[in-house]
Amino acid sequence: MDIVEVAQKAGVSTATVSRVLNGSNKVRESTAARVRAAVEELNYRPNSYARSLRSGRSNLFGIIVSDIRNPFFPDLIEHFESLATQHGIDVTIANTGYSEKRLVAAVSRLLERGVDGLAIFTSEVSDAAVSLLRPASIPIVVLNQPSLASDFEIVSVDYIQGFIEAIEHLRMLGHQKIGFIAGPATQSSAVRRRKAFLAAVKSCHLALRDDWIFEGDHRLTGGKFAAESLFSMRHRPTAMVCSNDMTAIGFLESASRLGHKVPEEVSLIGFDDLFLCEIVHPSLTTLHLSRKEIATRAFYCLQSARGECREHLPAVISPYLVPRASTGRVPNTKVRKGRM
Amino acid sequence: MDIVEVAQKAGVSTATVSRVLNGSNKVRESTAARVRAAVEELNYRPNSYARSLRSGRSNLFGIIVSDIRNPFFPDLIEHFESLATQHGIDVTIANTGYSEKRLVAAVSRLLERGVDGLAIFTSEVSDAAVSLLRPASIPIVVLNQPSLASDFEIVSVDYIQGFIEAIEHLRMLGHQKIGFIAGPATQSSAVRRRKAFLAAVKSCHLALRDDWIFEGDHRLTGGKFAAESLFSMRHRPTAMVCSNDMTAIGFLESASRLGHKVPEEVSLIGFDDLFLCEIVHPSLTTLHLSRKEIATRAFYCLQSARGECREHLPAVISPYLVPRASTGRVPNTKVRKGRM
DNA sequence: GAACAAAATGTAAAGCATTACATCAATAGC
DNA sequence: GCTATTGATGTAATGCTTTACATTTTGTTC
Repeated sequence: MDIVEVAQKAGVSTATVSRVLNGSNKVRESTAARVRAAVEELNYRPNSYARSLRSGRSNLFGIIVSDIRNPFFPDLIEHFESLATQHGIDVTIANTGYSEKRLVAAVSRLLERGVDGLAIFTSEVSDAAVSLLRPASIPIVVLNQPSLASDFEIVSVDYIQGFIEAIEHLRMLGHQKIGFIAGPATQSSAVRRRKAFLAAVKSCHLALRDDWIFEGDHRLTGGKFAAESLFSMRHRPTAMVCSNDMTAIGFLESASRLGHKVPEEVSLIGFDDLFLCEIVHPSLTTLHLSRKEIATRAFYCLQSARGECREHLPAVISPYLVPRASTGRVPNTKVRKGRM
Repeated sequence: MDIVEVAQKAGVSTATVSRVLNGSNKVRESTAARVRAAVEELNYRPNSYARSLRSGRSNLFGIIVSDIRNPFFPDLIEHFESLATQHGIDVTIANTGYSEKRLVAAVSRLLERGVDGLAIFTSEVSDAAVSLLRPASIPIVVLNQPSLASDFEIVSVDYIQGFIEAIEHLRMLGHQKIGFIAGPATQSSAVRRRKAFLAAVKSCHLALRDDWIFEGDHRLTGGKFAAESLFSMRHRPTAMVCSNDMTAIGFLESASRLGHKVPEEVSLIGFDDLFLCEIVHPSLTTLHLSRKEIATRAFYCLQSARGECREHLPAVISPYLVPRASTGRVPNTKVRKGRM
């Protein structure tokens, strides 16, 4: 059941069949109809390997993520896959588990597989990976690695802008003492968020004590530990901003276990806006980072680069604040009243 | 930079290069070393399309899921992908969003792409999909569709056993009046769970009132509505079993909003054991359904079928109870005491 | 060292669709 | 009615690797 059979059945040459199947306009409608009928009747499906071998195109995109269990990524994947499907493109996926070794392996595998485009959504792209990627002749888009802008397409998040919004929101509620729970220093996306927070603080002319910055791990645990430390301090911030939602949720849990109330005693803001934010108590005020937007920009970067219309638009995504129940007016403790 | 160049550089024929690359043992070690050196030096990567075209193998598995945003599926995907990677196989993914139209489209796309194996983890496999799948000459594994056992490999979950464990657990705590929140009747996996619950109730010789079965949707909303109905009833069950965790979490949220306490007033059991169970308050007692086990069985089904050693082992996964804080001793209300 | 078996390597066909180029038919212009 | 031009279709080369089969080399045995 190859193209030859179809051609015979339709009484045309294989070239014509191919043209019909690939939508070339250089074929008479009556002939095309005959070919389509033959295709239908024989239930012919072109061999995708032969097709790719000859045409040099696979219609397959690769997508690499740090951690598919982190609800952020399934969202990203879903939008990307859905868009790809609409354009007749399949998606193959690789998960690195934050391991740079696995990243390199994934890149190498996907390039060898011959994907037509590659989207890399990991917190870090190591040099080893870059040197594998650079010579590749396919479009590549990378999330949040501005330093690679000269080599690849970049989609990035304006963290500073996001944190500024968070800080303004807290200020409106009267907060002046704002702390931060960072992510792991080993993860470059976390480092980037931390720096952005500091920059935002600066641009808001806010005082920030060093001991109001807590080290977390972007998981529940980090938030839990931070809460324990915080509530054992004498001079506490009245509001905490977190590097991501998981951290904030861990904080929330620990706080409630320790008998402290959010937002009555301390306001809390997360980052990402996972669906979890609406499930937890109190629901979590957070910075919404649109996965749909990221996926869309990334996808079209690849598509347009494939279409050879390489425009180097820097794609910047702006997070925005979603106020929920975990932020409230600054607590007017007796002590402070007395001092005022 | 094709195989011919490598062959020339190594002073051998392309056949030998191919043999070295594919791990045939019929080649002298010294020759193999020379070939490997040439490959290294030229940084040669075999063209995967030519390879697949000729060998008829793609080393690509397809995986279809109902809803990648449901945390159950990323877990499944992660394990499957990790296993596949270990075996040098790539994975391409399709998400149906519970739509049978999209399922058919996905099956058709993946078959056309030429995957070497296909794992279908959707709540339902429609007839249209089956008729597409049946003539396919690749191994196919399907989750929880026992009726398709004659056509495909099946991995299934012993829901009845799971619910029996849940009921026994509740009985140990003194519960006799146990209700159920079902999933959507349109989703065959939900229907299966509901039937299994009824069977478990029967096998435990438990009385079950019709109005203790609530209709849900496998999302938060369903649980919320169920909670509202439940707490407005005069004769309530003292414990609720849910068709999945999301439902239970919705229930929890609504209950707490209405000022009712879990497990003091009503005990609650979920199903699946998503990581959310540990985040919510109170933490959710649930039936653990091992994604790792499902993924592993499914993967090896495909692998062994590829290796032509088709043994038709029915793979059955047993969920097991994970007791947490949402279940407790039956409330001894005054009314009941008086009546005793 | 001859004869034979086994191992290593080479030759060339096959796998299937795409596409540059060639050819043929039809329409248009004069 | 004849050439020029456009449109439709056919011919055959091409992409790159795998592998059945053929051939050569190596090793063993007597």
